[in-house]
Amino acid sequence: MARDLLGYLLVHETSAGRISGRIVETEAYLSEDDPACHAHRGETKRTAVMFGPPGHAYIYFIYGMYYCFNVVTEKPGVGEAVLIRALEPVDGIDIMMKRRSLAGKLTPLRSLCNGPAKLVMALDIGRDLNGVSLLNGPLRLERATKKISDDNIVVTKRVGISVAQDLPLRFYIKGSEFISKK
DNA sequence: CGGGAGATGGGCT
DNA sequence: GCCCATCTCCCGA
Repeated sequence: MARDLLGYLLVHETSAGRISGRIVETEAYLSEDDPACHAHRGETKRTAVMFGPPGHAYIYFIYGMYYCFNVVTEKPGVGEAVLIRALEPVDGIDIMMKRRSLAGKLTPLRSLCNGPAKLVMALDIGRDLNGVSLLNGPLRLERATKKISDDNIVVTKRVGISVAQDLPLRFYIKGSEFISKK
């Protein structure tokens, strides 16, 4: 699923207008043999959404001030999700600049959504959207291109974790300048 | 540009 | 108490 989500459009229809970006970087967090996954120690109040139906948003609070956005990928009872790490901005770029407090600054487009908390800020994704369906609501996934072929996907270790550091579970579109890091 | 310190609060041991 | 799927700012090159 982390591979399949590359190329999808993540869209948020807000009162300020449509904001969207093309998914260029993801990470998988697995239900088995993956101590870096929030679901690894079983279901809790925080991780309940991960154990719910697929196609829903799992949004968690991190480092005292940021949120990260995931797509739940497995059937109910299995805690698994894909972290969206970077987007290529498409619609509502002016809104994203305001949301990132970058309006009027000479910020390169590639730094607008090149990180999991940055894209959450840019798309105005709040804690209130934790658990919502991503199929038909104001926050949703849209198929924008044909599936990205494996030849055009780079696989690396995941970013910023202190356990299970060697698993090859980070994926990004080869050649994209919008990823969070090389 | 690249590296390092500091911010800041919920979750879990 | 300590950890944390991060970001911004500031420094030097």
